[in-house]
Amino acid sequence: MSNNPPAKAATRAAAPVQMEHVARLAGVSMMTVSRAIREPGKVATATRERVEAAIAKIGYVPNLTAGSLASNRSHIVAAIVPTIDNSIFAETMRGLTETLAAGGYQLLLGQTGYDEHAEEALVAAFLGRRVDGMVITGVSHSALTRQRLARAGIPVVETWDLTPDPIDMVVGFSNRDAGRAIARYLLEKGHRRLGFAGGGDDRTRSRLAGFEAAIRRVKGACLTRVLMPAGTSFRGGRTAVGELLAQDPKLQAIFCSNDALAVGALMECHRRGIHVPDELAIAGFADLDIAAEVEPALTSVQVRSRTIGEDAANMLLARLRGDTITAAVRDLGFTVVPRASA
Amino acid sequence: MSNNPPAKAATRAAAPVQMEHVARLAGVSMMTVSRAIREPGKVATATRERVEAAIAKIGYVPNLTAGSLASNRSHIVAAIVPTIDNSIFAETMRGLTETLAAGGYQLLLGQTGYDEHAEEALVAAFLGRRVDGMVITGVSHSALTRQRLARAGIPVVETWDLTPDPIDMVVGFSNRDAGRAIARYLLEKGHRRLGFAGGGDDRTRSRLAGFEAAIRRVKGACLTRVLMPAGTSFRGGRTAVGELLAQDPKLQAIFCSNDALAVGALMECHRRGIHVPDELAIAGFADLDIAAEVEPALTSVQVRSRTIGEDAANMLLARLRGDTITAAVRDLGFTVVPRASA
DNA sequence: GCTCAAACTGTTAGCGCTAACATTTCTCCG
DNA sequence: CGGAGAAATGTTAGCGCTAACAGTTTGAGC
Repeated sequence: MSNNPPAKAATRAAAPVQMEHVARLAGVSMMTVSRAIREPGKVATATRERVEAAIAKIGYVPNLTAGSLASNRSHIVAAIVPTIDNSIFAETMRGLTETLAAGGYQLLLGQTGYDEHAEEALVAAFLGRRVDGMVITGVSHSALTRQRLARAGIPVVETWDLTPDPIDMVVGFSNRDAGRAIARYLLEKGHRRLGFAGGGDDRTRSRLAGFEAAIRRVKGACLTRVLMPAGTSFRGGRTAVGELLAQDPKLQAIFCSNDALAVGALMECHRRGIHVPDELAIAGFADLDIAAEVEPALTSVQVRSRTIGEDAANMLLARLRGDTITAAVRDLGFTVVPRASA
Repeated sequence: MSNNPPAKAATRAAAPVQMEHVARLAGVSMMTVSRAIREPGKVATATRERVEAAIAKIGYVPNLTAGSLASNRSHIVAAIVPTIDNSIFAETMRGLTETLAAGGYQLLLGQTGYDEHAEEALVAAFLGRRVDGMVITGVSHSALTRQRLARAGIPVVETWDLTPDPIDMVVGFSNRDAGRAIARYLLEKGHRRLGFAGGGDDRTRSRLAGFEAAIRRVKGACLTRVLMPAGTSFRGGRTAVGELLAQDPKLQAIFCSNDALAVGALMECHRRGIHVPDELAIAGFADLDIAAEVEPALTSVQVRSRTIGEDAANMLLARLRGDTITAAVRDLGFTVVPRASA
């Protein structure tokens, strides 16, 4: 199964092709070539066609780096997410990418792995590239990161949470309210001995805070928690069930801070012969594709993941066009989706 | 749940800070500042400290765009994947990102959505940014894409498949052999009426070709296929079970071209009361996290997803350092992982 | 035909940084 | 202590493109 012939050298590039060559071939100035590429409407049709023919003939690829330097516009927007493993953010990134692309911008994606230092380093690197805008997950960042972003003079959108005091703009929903809502849902179903499983990231903590707050208001209700490293997935859900039941064998319902954990929990119950939802109810968060497809289907909190990305892109684009009408805080809300599991 | 105050203007950037200001403050030339940043070893300790102090004091962030233009090195590598929704590629991207970062390079990620035109556009855009290298999924690309990449004069790594004739380099495994291997596995278990479900992308077709080839060599074995749009996920797996059983009610085993489909298929069987593996065996592909966690655990074909990314990065880095020793074709193989589902 | 504005095209002067080479300042040892 | 070579720093000349403005052509209206 192995086969490793020696490398051939990459075919060397032909002599570099520059705008000047196109200009010469088309019999126009460089400026006209530049315009024909970026603002075709401002060039006479005949001229434009000559330029296009010349470009095609010699295979010219504009050097966007040089263009960025000259125009002070990179046409790049950077996004920072904890991880793309997590389908949670994948939809947001898709909405972001597509909306930005339609506006002529490209996305530069960075992953922090839920590490604040990595986030700091990414912000610095992106600012160095002179990105035109930045999208960042969450509203909790180091002081340095906040300061750098605020001073960069570019539009910044925080996502997946809310704050009255964004660095610049924010689009998301209240994780605290979402936690509260799912607690109320479970309490209304009559459950009193509740469990929580989630990673240690900031948004999970907010959900837990809301979850806990709602439970405290109900007499006789109690909460058992399991916190695990941020970014934990299916396997974490399985171990969480064990730990929660060890702490409270009479547990009636579990809220998992994301659907991957919830699916893991579901599978563990299946393995242990615990019936869901009769013996133990399970609710997830984010309403991923998989939530509706598992058996029993997973009760979850739907958040408008894709819309977060689209709106973030539109807020940025509006700012980049010079509009100032955009609302700085955009609350997209959430919906508890009742299914069979809780 | 809504709350939309008007936007405040982004805090305007202070007067732009350039290298010249740092140089003046530190009492050295710009060149020394440049060196202090990029090659600290080549600057006297005392000087370096003065420069660093000046940088910190005025909050200088080097303009990497200008640096790229001057040095003709962007320190960016671009990667093109069909989608990041799919955890299949997420691990590869993680390996790639981390290995590149260690080598001082940053990753620019593009998604094609399994669309060849999108791929073409991305390649053009990335070449325009003068990326230093490119990683691309699969070995099947439009003639234009191949030509552009070959002419770009940068190292290129194709991934997730093999070919004796890469554009430049390739790291992956034989999808055909993998299809063949899983067919043999199922045949050895005594199954004769086999089904295949998969999306319409190129690598899936290779797996199917291998799967089919192995089946044809066994007397009495037969194959039923369902092809769906590329990128189909859990839900697709569920519908596939229905379609396959409609075509062959006596089906004994199904090979799904990825684990998401297989999990969907598993859930559908659960729903229909079909026992897995006794009544119907199910095998997946890629051995995602979830494969080991579902009940019954999923038999799958493990591919070294993360290693693909790491090796691609290392091949690029070697080339970028000027080494020519790297093998152009790197076969990482695969392993059939037997679990409870088949 | 002439005028004047609109439409188009060209010229000049950098964008902020680094490669390449030039110069100055150490360092070490006979 | 002088001189050669190494180490440190500086100078010059762009990288490839676009903003801003200057010039030229075109054509509508009279």
